Amino acid sequence: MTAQLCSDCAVRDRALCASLDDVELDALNTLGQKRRLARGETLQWAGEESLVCGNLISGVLKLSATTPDGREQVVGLLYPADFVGRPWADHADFTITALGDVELCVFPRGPFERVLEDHVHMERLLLQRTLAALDEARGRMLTLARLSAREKLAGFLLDLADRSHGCRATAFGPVTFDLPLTRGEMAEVLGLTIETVSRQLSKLKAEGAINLMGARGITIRDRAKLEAA
Amino acid sequence: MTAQLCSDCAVRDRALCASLDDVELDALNTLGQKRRLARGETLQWAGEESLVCGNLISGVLKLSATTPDGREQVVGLLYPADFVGRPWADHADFTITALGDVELCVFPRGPFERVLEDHVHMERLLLQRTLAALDEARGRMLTLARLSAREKLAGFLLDLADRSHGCRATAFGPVTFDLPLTRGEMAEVLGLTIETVSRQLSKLKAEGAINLMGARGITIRDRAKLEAA
DNA sequence: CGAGTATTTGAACAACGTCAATCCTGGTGG
DNA sequence: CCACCAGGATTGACGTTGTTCAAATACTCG
Repeated sequence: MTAQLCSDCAVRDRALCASLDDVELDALNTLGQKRRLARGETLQWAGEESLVCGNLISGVLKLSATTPDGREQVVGLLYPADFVGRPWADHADFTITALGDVELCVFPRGPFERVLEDHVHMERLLLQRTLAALDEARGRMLTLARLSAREKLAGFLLDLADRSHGCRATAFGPVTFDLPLTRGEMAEVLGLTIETVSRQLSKLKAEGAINLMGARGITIRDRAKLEAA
Repeated sequence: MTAQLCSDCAVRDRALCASLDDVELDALNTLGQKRRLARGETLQWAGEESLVCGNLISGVLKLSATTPDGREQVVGLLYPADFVGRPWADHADFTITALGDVELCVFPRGPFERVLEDHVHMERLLLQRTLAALDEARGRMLTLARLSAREKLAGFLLDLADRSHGCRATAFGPVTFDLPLTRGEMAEVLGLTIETVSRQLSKLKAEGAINLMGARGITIRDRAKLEAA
């Protein structure tokens, strides 16, 4: 397998590595390894030894927690350029699974920690991202605990719409894009069941707020109505 | 007001400052300021400009988020030696309120950020704490979204019991301590209502798992039964 | 002792989950 | 090209949990 060059990396200037110059990057390059996961494959199981850290290059990963009796909750979604892994913890608290096909760049955890320690700028970037992730997680606690199913779904759809590069006819007109998650996965993210997600989507469609095309396609028809919820 | 000496600080070696030697500490000393909050006072409102960072010295703080229409969720509790504030964000996302009387040591945010940047060891400590806080927040997402009221309460009580220095007759016997929160505050933390919290406590008492004495006193009578839930 | 607040308890209700049946839809192979 | 198949999605009926509204009771601090 040919070594990949960081300089060609799709997320070179958005991932943590943006804090490194080309020379430093070369050093990392020898440590890192490209890794691909197919839809549904898991990079790491909760409870397992935490072996790797890295950057997500393409695709979406979910981070999930489970109760002893099998109830599951997605506690985070990772998008391209996001940092993956948990430095300084020898056991992982969460399971990391690919939602679609995924490409990432991984480093053995120990050596990666040493790189962090040697590169203050990179460590600071990670701190800032972690603080932001913490804010986001806390915001999601409000969502999970206090919003109604309808509110959760409306907010989630708006979030996806903003993140997607869906096509739209006019600046404020309808946006169309593909959901990167199944109904079941949306349920896991929002703390609901498949049926509730499906019902709420149907209701939003009936009210004209959205349009559904096939299992994955969606159009935000009336953004204001979603925002109201 | 007499300047306080860090060397006398109750959390000198557990807070972030543990990473500093006495000389560095002197420098911080001139920046920092003791601050007291009475029960219910708030240090910072969500949306407000984020002015201070600091360390909690004594008491408990709650971090909470609210919906536009006033529903509230506690997204974090801070205990002595915990770090308070959000460096590198000019607006606070969460409201910080004292649950009991509180003592903390605060620094203006800007200068504090500079101290962080100049003290790699301290910055690393903050990163490690932030990563841990993120794990905890994510764990609480599972609790909020998937556990029943009974499970939430049982878990919360065990948590408090472990944290409290309550007195116990024998090593594995019953522990008695005072709840640092009202029923209403527990409800805010667990994503429930006051009534549900009260009902579940009554039920646990009826089952002999706990004992309630007055509004605040509690005894963990049957730890195993709580852990089972 | 007494006012004000926190807590407990009850009854009716709504939202969401569960169980079960049916419907799509996209992919496969004849 | 079309029929079929499997997994995901939808819909319906019903049960449960937790909320809401309301009232009574217990604490705590003057």
